[in-house]
Formats: sequence, structure tokens, C-alpha cells
Amino acid sequence: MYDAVFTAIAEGRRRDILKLLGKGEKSSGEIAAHFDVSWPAISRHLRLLKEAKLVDERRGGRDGRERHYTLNRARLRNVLGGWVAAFDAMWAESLDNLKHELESTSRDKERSHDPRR
Amino acid sequence: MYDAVFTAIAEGRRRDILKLLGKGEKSSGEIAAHFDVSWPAISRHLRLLKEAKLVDERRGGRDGRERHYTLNRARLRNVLGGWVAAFDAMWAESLDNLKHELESTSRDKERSHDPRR
DNA sequence: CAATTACTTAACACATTCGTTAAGTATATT
DNA sequence: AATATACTTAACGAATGTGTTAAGTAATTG
Repeated sequence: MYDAVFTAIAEGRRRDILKLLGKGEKSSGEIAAHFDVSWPAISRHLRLLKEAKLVDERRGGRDGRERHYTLNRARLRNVLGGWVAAFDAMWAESLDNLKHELESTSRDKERSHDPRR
Repeated sequence: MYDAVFTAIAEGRRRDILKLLGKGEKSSGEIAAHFDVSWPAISRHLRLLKEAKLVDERRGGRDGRERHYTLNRARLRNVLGGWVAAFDAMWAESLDNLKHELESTSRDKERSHDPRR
């Protein structure tokens, strides 16, 4: 599930597209015009980003022929922020375990001066 | 530069390795034992993670033959956190631009009731 | 309804990547 | 010096991913 997000942001051009969308909504054509690769290439990047739910798509323009993309900031923050935060949670837990271990070791010492025999 | 980090975390197995290291320092062999792929495969993942500076390596063990890896939490937070935060900065800037635009538009309205003619 | 606009999907080439096994390297140990 | 331990690097195959051009498709316009 999160996998799609990590795959999506792994590629530089897709990160560039996200960056561009950071400045505001853009159509598929506008995005393609910003880069020196073909429109189909951009279209596929957009599909991936859409599947990862990093961008939202809606019909737009004066007639409904354009596809407008917007950055999904919440998704970006939730997935990446959440993932990074999980490490700090683990860290806290590890520290906690270590603390308990040290405490029980010192309790052992109180009961006997050489518990290993 | 940041590129290596995004590439490194793109792969599920490497994210699993980072997660494992989140619980504390581990040797190359210990890490390999945790997964059902060969040691060489793990070794290459570790090299990528090291190149991305997401993990640090040092000699360890009773003799100096083991290679111990630790997670570099700061790097993770700085790169990903920084990248995500940049979007919010852009967002703030875009909002600000929009505000200025609206303000100048309303100033135009004050000067003339139909500026488009 | 034929043409136009704004895209997307398909087909294919080339590059990169992950895994495997076999071979190499570095640091003790005997 | 030979052997063992703990890895890493090399070589290679199968899968995946990015780009290109050509061929759709969906909605609007004349």
C-alpha cells in the first residue's frame, strides 16, 4: 500500500513533477511542456503518482478536455512523516527495553553477588 | 545527493533492513539471517544504504571480523523531513502570491468598475 | 458526423535492478 | 604459513522501468 508511494518518489522526474504541482494545479499538457521528455512519458508518471494517491486528478479547462492534477500534501506528510516517525517510536521502545533490562540486572545483583554460578 | 536516499528507501527489503536496524545495531550476518535471501543480496543492499548514508558501518565483534551497521536516524529525518517540509513552504508561498494577486485585483476594482475594457 | 483538442495506451528498445552461485578479500587463529 | 571466519565482489539471468513513436479514446466544435 505504502509501497506505491516509495516507488513513486524514487524517481527524480516524478519528484520534479510533485515539486511543480507544489506551486499549484496544472494540466497534463502544462506539466509535459515543463520537461524535455515526451507527453506520453509524463502521462505515465502521472498515472503512477495518481495510483500512489500523491496527486488527485479532475477534469478541467474551459471545456472538460483537460486533466488537472493537484498535489495531495496530506498523503505525502502522512505516509513519509508516519514512516519516519515509526523509527523514533522504535527507538524509544528500544531504550525502554534496555532500561528494564538494566533494572532487572541490578535487582539480580542485589539478590546475589554472582548470579552466573 | 538526496537521490541516493530516495532510491535506497524505494525498495521494500531495504526498508525492512532499516526497520530491523531501528531496533539496534546488527552485524551483516545477523541481518542476512533475518531474511530469506542470500547473504550477498543483503550485502549489496547494505552497500546502497551505506552510500545513501542511511546506515553507518563499523568493525565489531569479539575479533574485528564483523561489520556492524547502525541506522542513521538524523539522515532519515533530515532528508525526508526536509523534502516534505519544502512542499509546505511552497504552499505558503503560493498562498502568499495568491493573496497579493487578489489584493492588486481589488485595488484595480477600486480605480475602475470594469478593468477589462 | 467529421474534425479537433487533450490526452492515454500500446509496442518496443535499452538500461537498471534484484536475486543466485562462485570466486575473492581481509582479519584472526592454529 | 595454512585454515577458518565473516563478509564483499563478480558474473549472469529474469524481471521491471523509462523513454520513444504510433495508435487509440473521450469530449467539444463546426
